[in-house]
Amino acid sequence: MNTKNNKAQSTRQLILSAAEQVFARYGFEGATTEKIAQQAGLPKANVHYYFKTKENLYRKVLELILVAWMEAANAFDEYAEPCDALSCYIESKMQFSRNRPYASKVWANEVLHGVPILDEFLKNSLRDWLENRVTLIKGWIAEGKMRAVDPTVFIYMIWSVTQHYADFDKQIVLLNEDKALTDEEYRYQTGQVVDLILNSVGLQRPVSQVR
Amino acid sequence: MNTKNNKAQSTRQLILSAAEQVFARYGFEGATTEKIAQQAGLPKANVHYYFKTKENLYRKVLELILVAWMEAANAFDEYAEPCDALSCYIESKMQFSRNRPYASKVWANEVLHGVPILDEFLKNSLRDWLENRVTLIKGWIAEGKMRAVDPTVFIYMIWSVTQHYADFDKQIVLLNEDKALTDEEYRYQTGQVVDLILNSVGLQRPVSQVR
DNA sequence: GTCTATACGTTGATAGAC
DNA sequence: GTCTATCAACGTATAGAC
Repeated sequence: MNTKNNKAQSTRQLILSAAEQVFARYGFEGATTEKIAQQAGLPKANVHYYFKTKENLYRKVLELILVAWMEAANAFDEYAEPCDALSCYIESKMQFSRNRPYASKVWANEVLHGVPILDEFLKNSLRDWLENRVTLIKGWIAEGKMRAVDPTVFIYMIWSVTQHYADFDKQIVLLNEDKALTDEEYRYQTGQVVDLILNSVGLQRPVSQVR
Repeated sequence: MNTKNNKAQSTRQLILSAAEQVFARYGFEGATTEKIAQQAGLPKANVHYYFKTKENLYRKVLELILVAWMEAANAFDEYAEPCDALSCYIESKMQFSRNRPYASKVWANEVLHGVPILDEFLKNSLRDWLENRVTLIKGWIAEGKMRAVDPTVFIYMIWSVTQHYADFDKQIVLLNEDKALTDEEYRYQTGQVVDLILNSVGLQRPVSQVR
């Protein structure tokens, strides 16, 4: 029974992973259970066997993405000083965009189309997360540790820039002479993003961390 | 014949406008000619009469969006000094996000799904536009008029933040206690965005323009 | 140019053999 | 649990009356 469960679990995982890619590439409507099955190397009946409906599968994919997104967001709280906390958070988000571009795109798609499925999540976890970080940033500003800016707008800037690297990756490649960014180039651009955002609130990266 | 043409033209326009909304809301695959027709208050056969195929209609919608996008981009060149040019450009992009949220979303969708239709545009107009602005910014840096940053990353930051206000508007509303941003709030956030981006390259808004 | 009716393909989902 | 065959619903596109 254990091995059976493992087999079943790994097939589920295979389908979820295939689904993430296909939903990212074609959107919810454009994705077909056939394409997802093909990507997973299975007949499409199996997809329905494991997840019943396409919408249910989509829901599960979104949930997993949100868990991963929240985990990456924890990087915000690893350091007490704004400079370190922000650097760490931005780098974490940039890594997420690099490692999980499909996840970011599925999420972008969902929001773009009006959050039809997951607004209750946004109304709870994400709203709370934002509220807490806003309070934290207001504290930093009150202590004179960073320039007085609107914390919400500031966080939107961090989100949008970092997610741009996943959601608009095709555009970035096309504007980069049709060449994908190398790891080296991505590290460099990550550094630039950190630098720009820190400076926007009057902070600077400790010299020791620049390279 | 003139009146006939006018009638036909206005019906075309009606369909194009309806299509922009529906493509933004449902994506290319999710949009149906039926929905578009309904939005325009016509039977769906008329949509095919005017545009033959759904893909052809989508192409026309995208082309119009790109024309509008490029027009908004001209704001970059209205002033010679970086501070004025950047303020003007950012405000222009923020206005575009406010006034044409559907346009921005259709574009985001297209890029998200890998630019299946319009990569030749990106390879030409947009690439040229970016290259010229990069050169311009490098000039400003060489003259010591702004901090030395990577111009491409800097422009990506401007694009992503400003477009975030259109593409993620539903998320912004949900995080704003479910209330749409008022004109006043939008003006304020626009000001914050300008302030953050200028500061990121060591510039400051002339006091006279702050309010 | 506008509309109704319809043909034809695709897709989500299930039945049922293995 | 896995696969093939199949159905019902839907969506693009067109034919043809007005």
